[in-house]
Amino acid sequence: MKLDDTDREILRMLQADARTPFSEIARRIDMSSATVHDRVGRMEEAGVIEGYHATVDPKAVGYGVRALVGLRVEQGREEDALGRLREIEGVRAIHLTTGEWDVILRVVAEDTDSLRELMFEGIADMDGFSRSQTMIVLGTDYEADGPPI
Amino acid sequence: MKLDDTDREILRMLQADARTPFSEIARRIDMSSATVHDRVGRMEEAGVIEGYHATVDPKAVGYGVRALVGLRVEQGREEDALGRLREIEGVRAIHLTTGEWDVILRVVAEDTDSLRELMFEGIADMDGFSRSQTMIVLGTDYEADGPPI
DNA sequence: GTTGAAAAAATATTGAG
DNA sequence: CTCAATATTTTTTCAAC
Repeated sequence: MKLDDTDREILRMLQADARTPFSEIARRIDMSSATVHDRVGRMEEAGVIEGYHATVDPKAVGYGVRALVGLRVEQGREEDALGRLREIEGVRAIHLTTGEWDVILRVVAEDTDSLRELMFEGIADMDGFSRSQTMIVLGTDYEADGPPI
Repeated sequence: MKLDDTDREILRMLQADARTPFSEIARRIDMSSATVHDRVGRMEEAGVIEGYHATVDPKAVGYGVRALVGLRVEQGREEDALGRLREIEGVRAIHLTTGEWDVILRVVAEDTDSLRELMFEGIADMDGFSRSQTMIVLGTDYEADGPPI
């Protein structure tokens, strides 16, 4: 789908705040809210807008620790290994990467104890991985909600 | 703020779809929508709900490449170095971590050429960093929208 | 594609238990 | 904290340009 500048402006506003009323968006881009409605619908349809999500503070729901976990996967075990990772609740993202690691996970855990459990009873111990490294996130200096628009 | 199971259910629904009508949430948890409204308001107030965001497909807005970038920061240059990273549009997250790297960035770029530019004219070349490694994301096998609730 | 206006639906507010 | 009822606002639809 081809996006024009108006579409991008709408995306930018909805990315910043998914609850911005169409009427407010319409006012800012000087068009009718029916047009905004129409464009948003088409962008949803086309998959440009993948969804709308509330951002929840992980600490508030009991997850105090974030980490990135680098993994080396043994040859030929990829599918099986990834499938099992996906079943683990604390595993929030599974990226296949170039460089030092085959896979990098983004994980959350309640505390360092439960992270240790996740790693040493959950992941590092799994068949199919030959090496792992846990990089605990001490803090996040900056985090944007999506791509620049 | 202390959350009960009802709050968590509401959070789960809004995390999955921020546009779920309060009336629909109310129906599912068997309460009035005024109650849902009230609880959501309090969770927003308390910062449990940090915001509502449309998830935009990066490819659709021209960002075909994602990468994780590990950086080593020279002693005493932390603040300055991080400040400059924050100014770079393609840098979407800046995590301070334990382990092999002091900082891990999540970056997006239009293509591999522009990623190279970002790295070799933007970041690797910056004062304050002694070492870097770029891990290009070949694919994302799984990605959740927030913490498990 | 866009519009204004009407209809439908949702959210915000109020007052009381 | 929860509710029902009401007021307000937003979303959605649609005939027309």
